Amino acid sequence: MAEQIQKKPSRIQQRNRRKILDAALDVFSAHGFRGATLDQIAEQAGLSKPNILYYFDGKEEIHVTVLSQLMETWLDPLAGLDPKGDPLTEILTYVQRKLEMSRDLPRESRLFANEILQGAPRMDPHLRADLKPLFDARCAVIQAWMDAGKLAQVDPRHLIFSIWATTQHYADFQAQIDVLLEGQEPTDTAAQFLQTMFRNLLTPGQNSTPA
Amino acid sequence: MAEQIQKKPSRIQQRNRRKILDAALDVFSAHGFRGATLDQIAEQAGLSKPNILYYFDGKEEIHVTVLSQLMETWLDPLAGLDPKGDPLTEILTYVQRKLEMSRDLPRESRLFANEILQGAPRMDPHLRADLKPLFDARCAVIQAWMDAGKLAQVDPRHLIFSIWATTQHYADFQAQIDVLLEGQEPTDTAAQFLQTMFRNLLTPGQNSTPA
DNA sequence: ATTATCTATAGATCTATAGATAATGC
DNA sequence: ATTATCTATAGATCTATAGATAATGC
Repeated sequence: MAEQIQKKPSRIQQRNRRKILDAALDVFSAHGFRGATLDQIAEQAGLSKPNILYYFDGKEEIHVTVLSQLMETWLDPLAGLDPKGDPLTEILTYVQRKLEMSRDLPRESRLFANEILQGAPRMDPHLRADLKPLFDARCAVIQAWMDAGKLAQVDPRHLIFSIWATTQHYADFQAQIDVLLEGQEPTDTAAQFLQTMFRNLLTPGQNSTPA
Repeated sequence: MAEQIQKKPSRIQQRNRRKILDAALDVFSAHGFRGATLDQIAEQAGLSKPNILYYFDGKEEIHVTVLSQLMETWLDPLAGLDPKGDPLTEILTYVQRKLEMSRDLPRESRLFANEILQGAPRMDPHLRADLKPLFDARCAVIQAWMDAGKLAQVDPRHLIFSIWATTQHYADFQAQIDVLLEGQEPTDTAAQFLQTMFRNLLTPGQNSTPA
């Protein structure tokens, strides 16, 4: 019923919306939805609070917008897994990309973790619409690889979960890792460790799965 | 300076404090510190809001109390790792225990994840005082096992991180997993998958670490 | 007497809006 | 004329306290 008129956004419009969304990513990822305040976002964005509500209808809309933008970025590496590539290489490359995303986009990782941890109240539809189909398709690809004897037989679903878990852990639990690795050589062995683990797991003929 | 008098707690005192802390675990783990309200905790505990503040000095104190209690529970499995046991069995048992904790104590897992995700503002001292020494000790034990040729050589620190990550993932990201496994057979293969992965990784002579 | 609980409300914090003013684009 | 920004503040939500009342333990 209201003003549904879509005008082409001005340059200022675009720039300020971007500034707000970037500030929101900062604040939401650090404090969660409820923990974040418009004041913090406004200060981070360098705009006044009412001005922020000139560009977005409210806190909720800002959060939803940040989350949907995140979804694309987040699915990208899994979508990039090539069914025609060499199976082991494809998966190890995927692991590597996910680990790099943890390093380069920790805010995004934490924002995602926050949302899922709270039960995915706002992201649930996105998960069903976007993630679920991709997940099923990729599971099928991996299963086909295993059936063709090109990868050791494991449950593809838990394989993907374990890749997500291990790589995202470095961003999501950074505060803990910082404490535990404090004063130690600034090792970059996470990548090496994960490559070894998943290579060992997936190299054909390795899994003498008992019982 | 104030009333530091410690009286022995009455039965009602004990019971109500327990009810409050249990309710707080529910609410804090589901919504985070800021997202939780005293109203929710009061309702969940079946007590009035002012009554809750009769037993605890404030929201902050409730949260801190819940977190410190959690710490003991949380460290227990790692503390239980026996330096004199069979290395591979010890670690695989540890993995199994951690996975069972994810199933049986998902609230605790999420409360912990929430706190670390926000940068561990209240837990940082506990991490340094309790977790860090235990972590270092266990890393040394595992390293000794590897040096004795009883386990394949990997970085013990990342081994522990990956065990935490993979097992806790099933509690912390349950909302996502529920969506992705919806309609599928209610598999209990997570345990089997993790056992296979870590057995393959750690069985001596397996790791042909390149480069 | 002491411990526990209730009603009522103060005071702080936060989201959001109203309405006026300044800046920008034809 | 339209778009963008500012000041001031309404209204909702939350934490916490004051002060009275009820329940419990000697």
